[in-house]
Amino acid sequence: MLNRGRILLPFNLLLFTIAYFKQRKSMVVTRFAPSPTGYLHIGGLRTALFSYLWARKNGGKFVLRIEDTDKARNSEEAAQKILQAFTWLGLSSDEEIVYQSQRDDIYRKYIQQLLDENKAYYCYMTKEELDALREEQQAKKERPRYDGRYRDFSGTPPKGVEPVIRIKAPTSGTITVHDGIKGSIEFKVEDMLDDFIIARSDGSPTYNFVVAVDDALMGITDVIRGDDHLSNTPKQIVVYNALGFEVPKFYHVPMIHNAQGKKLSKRDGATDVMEYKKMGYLPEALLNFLVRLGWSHGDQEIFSLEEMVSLFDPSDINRSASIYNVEKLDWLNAHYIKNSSNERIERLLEEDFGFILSSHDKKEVLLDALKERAKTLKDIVDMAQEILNPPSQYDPKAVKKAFKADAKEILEDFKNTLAQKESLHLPVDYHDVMEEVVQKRQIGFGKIGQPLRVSLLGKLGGPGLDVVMTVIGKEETIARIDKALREL
RNA sequence: GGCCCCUUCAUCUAGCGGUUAGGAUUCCAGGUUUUCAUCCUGGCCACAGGGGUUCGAGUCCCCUAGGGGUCACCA
Repeated sequence: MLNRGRILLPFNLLLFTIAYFKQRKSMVVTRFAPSPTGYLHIGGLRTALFSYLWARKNGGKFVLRIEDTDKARNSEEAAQKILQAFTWLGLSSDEEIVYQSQRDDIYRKYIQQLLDENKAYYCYMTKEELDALREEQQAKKERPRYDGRYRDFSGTPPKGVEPVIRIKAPTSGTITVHDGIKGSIEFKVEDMLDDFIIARSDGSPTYNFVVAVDDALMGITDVIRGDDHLSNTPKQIVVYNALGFEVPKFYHVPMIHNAQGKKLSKRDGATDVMEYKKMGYLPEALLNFLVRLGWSHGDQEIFSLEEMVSLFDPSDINRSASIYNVEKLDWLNAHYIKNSSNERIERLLEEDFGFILSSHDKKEVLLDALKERAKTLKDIVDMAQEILNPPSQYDPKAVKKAFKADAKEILEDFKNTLAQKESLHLPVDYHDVMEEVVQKRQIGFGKIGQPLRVSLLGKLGGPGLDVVMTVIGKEETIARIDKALREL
């Protein structure tokens, strides 16, 4: 035994080491990097979901980074709102959330490094001069670009100008973005790049610089983001190269468009993810809806989170933009509501809508019936209220249709029959009463159903009357019939 | 305008040289239901246009058209 143990130990260690390096090599780290200028919107959530799924599928990590460097536009409140949305959807960061506003020292250090290595330089051109240059170039129909006048400047800098810092970008050739969705895209340096600013005159670093630095330092291997960033990518590659960082894989996912075919914006109704919670959508419905926008797996429409994780691959993402259309979301939401437990629905109704059902002894009957017919949780609340509260008014059209000549007589009969019954507990018990009256009078079910429906609910349509009566009980049923008999 | 990306039913999409171009949502019809909804069955509806390549093209190439994105000391 001892001998075997001694031989096995190094062998195990070897296996372990191999497994470790194998895992390291294929370790996938993705990120979602919102700027907290408002709420989390649908498009952002989708790229976040894609990133999350890809990391999970590979046993890697998904990290959140808050890009809050623009102090004027960012707010702590907005950051919190975004985090709340993630919590609601059950997506979480695998590591501590990174706030760019707290990483100033890091950016300064790398800017200094580029300065020291002569890969970046101070530029003393004023904003006014820059604007003038731009206008001049545009007048000549040239592409506006910095002319590189301070690139190799060694004279005395002009007085009173706080310089910006520019990076020395390549002046010729091409930069190729290897995109996992769109394929390889070549950008010609001459019509894409100039020595762009990496630090403003107040010393603060700019977006394309910090993104590259952060992604590199956070060990991001796969950048999945909206394709509106595609033309930023060459710039970021310049930064990666200058700093000697390894360039990650990029996946630029097409935008989500509105019905007009334009980029989705606040004006397009509900783009705030948390609005969907307020409207009564289930997180899994929203996630399922979004994962199928631009991505598919054969003919499958319904995906649990586990299935998404195991089936998702960013290379299966479509190359074209998709139009945002909520019809399918309603269908999915209805599906997930139907398949949710009553306990969960009850809890959500209370938490999200303040609608408390816990004390109602027939809540199971009610929820069973309403789950079948609701598109949203809000629907359930509305329908439940229509049942629980006596009708405040009777729909005239329904009255006209339902209250034909003998309606009152039939209702009276039904009421009296019902009054004599004991131990009515289930819908079937009430159904039997209706059946009895129908048999006795030799009439169709509609003859009694229609006027009864109007009496109980004030309108036509709605759940089965046996269910309604079970929920409100015998006394209330009789009371509502009496009221209808009096008023109609 | 320069650069880049995109283009299959109304919408989301399958398709990876040979299919009656499939599924889903919506819509319509029928069935189920006392009613409405659900559910079931069926139906309508698409390869942007034009050239090539090929025995054969939604699939490959080119052009045109249309749409979108991006061009800051914003992110």
